[in-house]
Amino acid sequence: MSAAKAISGNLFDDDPAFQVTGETISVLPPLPLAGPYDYLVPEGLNVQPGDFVEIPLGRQTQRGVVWGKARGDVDPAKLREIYGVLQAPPMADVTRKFVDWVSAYTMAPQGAVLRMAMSVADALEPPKPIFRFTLADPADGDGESSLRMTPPRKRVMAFLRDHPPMEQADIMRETGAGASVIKGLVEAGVVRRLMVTPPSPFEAPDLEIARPHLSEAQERAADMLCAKVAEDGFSVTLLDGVTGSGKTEVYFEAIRTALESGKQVVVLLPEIALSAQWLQRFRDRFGVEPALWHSEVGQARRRDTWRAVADGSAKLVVGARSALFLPYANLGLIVVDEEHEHAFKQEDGVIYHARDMAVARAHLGGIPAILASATPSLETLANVEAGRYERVELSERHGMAVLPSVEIVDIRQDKPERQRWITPTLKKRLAETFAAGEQAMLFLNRRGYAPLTLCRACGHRFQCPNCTAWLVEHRAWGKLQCHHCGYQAKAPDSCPACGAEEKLAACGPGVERLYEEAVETFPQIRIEVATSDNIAGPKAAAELVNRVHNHEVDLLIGTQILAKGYHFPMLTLVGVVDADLGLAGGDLRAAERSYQLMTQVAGRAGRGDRPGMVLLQTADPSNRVIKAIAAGDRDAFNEVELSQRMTHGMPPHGRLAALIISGKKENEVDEAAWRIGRAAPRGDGIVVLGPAPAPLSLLRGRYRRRFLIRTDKQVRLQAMIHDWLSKVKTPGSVRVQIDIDPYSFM
DNA sequence: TGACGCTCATTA
DNA sequence: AATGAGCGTCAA
Repeated sequence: MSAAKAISGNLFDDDPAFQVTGETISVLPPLPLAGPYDYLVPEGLNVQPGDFVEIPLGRQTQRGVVWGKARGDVDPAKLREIYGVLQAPPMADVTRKFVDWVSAYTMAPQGAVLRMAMSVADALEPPKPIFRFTLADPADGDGESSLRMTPPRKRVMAFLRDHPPMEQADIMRETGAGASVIKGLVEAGVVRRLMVTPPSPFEAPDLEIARPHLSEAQERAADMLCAKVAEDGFSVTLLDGVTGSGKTEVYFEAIRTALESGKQVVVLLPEIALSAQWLQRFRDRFGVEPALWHSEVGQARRRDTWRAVADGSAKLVVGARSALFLPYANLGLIVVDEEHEHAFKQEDGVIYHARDMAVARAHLGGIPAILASATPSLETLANVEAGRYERVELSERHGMAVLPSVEIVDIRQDKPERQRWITPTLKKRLAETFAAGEQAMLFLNRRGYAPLTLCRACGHRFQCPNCTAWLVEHRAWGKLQCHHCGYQAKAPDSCPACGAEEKLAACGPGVERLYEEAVETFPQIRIEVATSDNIAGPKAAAELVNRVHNHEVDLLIGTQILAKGYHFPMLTLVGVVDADLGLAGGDLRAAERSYQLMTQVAGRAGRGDRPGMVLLQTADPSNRVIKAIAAGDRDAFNEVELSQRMTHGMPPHGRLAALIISGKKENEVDEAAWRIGRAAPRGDGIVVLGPAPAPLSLLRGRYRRRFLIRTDKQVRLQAMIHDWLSKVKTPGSVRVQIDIDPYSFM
């Protein structure tokens, strides 16, 4: 039985309330339409909810999903007939409910959400048949005798005699014969062409591989997670384990349990592109490649993957946040690794947080979700406290590894030289580390050479023409670049404002500049820089990881891409060059983010049998974030942070939303923002702040104003915003974006 | 006068 | 998202 059949056989049997009678139905196209449109079903066509159909829309042909019964809110004379049903597994009931839920929650049009589930343009084309070739039955005739047997023909025939039916490309490769040789044999009738249905490109995971050796704590955690999966209902479990405690191996066991019952599993990872090590561990455990889903996956592969997910043959999907919206045939478990990561927040188009949507998806599907992190988000911890999520803890590092010791370096006491950023203490530790034949990492979350360039003659600062931001010097390419819109300009020799030459000064450090300093300080040391500029894809990341693993690098300098879950046994020293960076800015989550980032970076140290050390360079040693990291006291940090948020009614105690009003003409944006502000709702438990110029008031050439809406938990936030905005008419040139649960305050 | 660019409404 | 109508501008 094909997987597609399995779906249509059981999916709608439990939905007797809805019957399509061949009259009218509603269809949702993957366009930013508020809801589905009604269509007529032509006589004799059988259409089920979830079917992919082709429909006329305006003067174009569109594809959409049968959403349900007709809405009946349109003049029957306008109704048009659907063209037909596409040959693809229908979209599961849960997936459609999920699209509806996400649309209601994020306030994005239903069709815009559906678009994420139909993101592959040609996945709905009927699968291209593939052909294989085999020897014709000799009884069919005596073609062979009249055929002129050339050497290539002989080779092909001999090859086919010894092998099962083969594809043309394989035959050509194995025999060296050209396509025309095979074609000639087919025409002569001695070789037959067979049409076969393409096999799924994804192998079934190997469940016979023995469970790897787990520590006692890991065993206990794994058993608990497996029990949750076996229970087979909605649940959310936080897998809360310190860096290096082996969380991955633990949730692999839960995945195995889900696979055993024939269900599909999706693992969401931030920045999948950089997780070559993770994939290797995965391969070791399950013996196959998972279906990967992220922006770098090519067109053909995307198509195959989408179909394999939809027909249920791809059992294991590993991807970035968008993988959550694939049309799973039979999803049984969702794992969100590094659940605290802000990369799970999609910031444009449909604005959503993949971790939260994952929990909603699990709820709708009645399946378990696992959230894993060494530094769980406050939201998740609050859900644990409230009893909504369960928690499984791993408080020890796996094997011999112990958590690194953390030391604070006060840069006001322990001053680096002028225009230098490495303090004498850090320098000394680095030298000791290299002398011991160990590796070190310097963390500085700033790309480029210097974050600001100014003219010492006139004070001119280089600003982005499209954004309210300084241009960052990238000396490696001789360019100034805006990190918000990508604007680039050639680095000038003289000041464009006053014409002074050789007066341009780099202010502050970026990783390039830190590299320069490190090379001068340790000329004999092999140093490598890792930022998103030079580690672009999975390949580059894998190569770098290999070089570090093989100890071809002594010192690694980089930005937050180093905070990911890499495992370098010989890395024993981590220097956080500017621990204060990211603490300023007044952002709701600045402290939390800094705490998480630094804890993760610190977690890179001492993962083997050698103890690790972390140095935090700061100008503010009494800061509570710095102190909490130094003390390794996560509970204390969270307690302070939670109580602060409580007193301000901030999440997770209250709810937050943002409106971003943007447009190309500043006066239009101001006018629209003012009108929206006038209509702002008032009431118990509702606070509306704004309109304020967004911190980046000019971004990508658009002027921006923002409102921040803070409400009590019980306020129906979406309904309130909907009412509010429906009262105000804004011109089409001004865009109003709604960000429920905002993370970025730019 | 037609070509072009822009905004805005419509698509069932 | 794609399309077309409506409107204003501009150079010939």
